[in-house]
Amino acid sequence: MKFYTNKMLSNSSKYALKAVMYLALHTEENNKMMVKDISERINVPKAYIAKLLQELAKRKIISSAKGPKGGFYSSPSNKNRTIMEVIEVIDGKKKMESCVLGLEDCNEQHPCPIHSLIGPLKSKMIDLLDSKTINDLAQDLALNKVFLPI
Amino acid sequence: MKFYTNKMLSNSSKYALKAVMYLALHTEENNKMMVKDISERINVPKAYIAKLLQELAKRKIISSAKGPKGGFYSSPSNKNRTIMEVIEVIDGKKKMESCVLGLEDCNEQHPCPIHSLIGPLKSKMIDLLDSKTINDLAQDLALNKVFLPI
DNA sequence: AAAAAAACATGATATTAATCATATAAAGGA
DNA sequence: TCCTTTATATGATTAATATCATGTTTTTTT
Repeated sequence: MKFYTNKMLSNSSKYALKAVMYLALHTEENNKMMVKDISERINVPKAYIAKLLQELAKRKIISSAKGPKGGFYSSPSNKNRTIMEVIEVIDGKKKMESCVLGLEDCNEQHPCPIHSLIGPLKSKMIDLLDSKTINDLAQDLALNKVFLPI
Repeated sequence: MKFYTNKMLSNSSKYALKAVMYLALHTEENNKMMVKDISERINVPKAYIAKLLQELAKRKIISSAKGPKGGFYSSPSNKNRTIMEVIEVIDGKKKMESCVLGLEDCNEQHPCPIHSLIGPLKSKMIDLLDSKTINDLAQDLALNKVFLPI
């Protein structure tokens, strides 16, 4: 058995986050980018990222325009969506919320051992992802505080 | 799309942890338990948990004995293994360690936005899982500080 | 209008993880 | 020693996720 990737997020939501970040940094309403180019820049297969971009656009995490000169872009209001919203659009809600052991009857008042151990940290993670907007991270990137090593 | 379980751990390692905890609480060398009974108690399909128990026994996370009066049990030295070791036996190493976005070139010195955001909390989680032994959690269970709502 | 360029919608295939099944080997009791 | 009991080894099947492919619709340009 060999696993080398962290599974807190699905591949799909990882790709989605990369694309969303990339668009937030490099596009705007009069500077759109086509699937083909996005795919190359963020290094994700075209057909795969296309599907995700469509879903993200439908849910207003990014914007899109059809036809010549069309493409995807990130509007100011798009950038106000949170990181958790990006994840939820792709992976669905509750994914990160349930008990780490998947136990139905585990909760704060009646916690399983693992819950008691890492529950508080998990809550903090969720709070962070809930409070940070795409724009927040884009700013960090613009200031070279972090990088997008695609 | 619908996902209701937290995927930080695979189903397999969740089941393994349940079994390990159960055995730590309810068995010892002269009080073994058969697959069939373990399966019923922790509510995991027999054939599935059997395979996991075999792997755990091979890697000395639990103990086993064949033949009549045989079964699985948890010895004192088994109980000194850490929670992370249980996870690693089943899910493989590094699973929890890599970048949340799965980016090759992301690290402490050159972090991606998400890494920078939740990396410290993830490190704390890993430290906890590394430092807690099966015995530690079994004690918490014995003292009714936590529960095993199987 | 008509043609071309793009996203949109839908579904097919491939890969991986989860689940199940069974034949083999070891241990203990008659 | 032989039969029963139990874990062990191995592999088959099913389900979920990831990946790819293609026809349809909308928009712009000529």
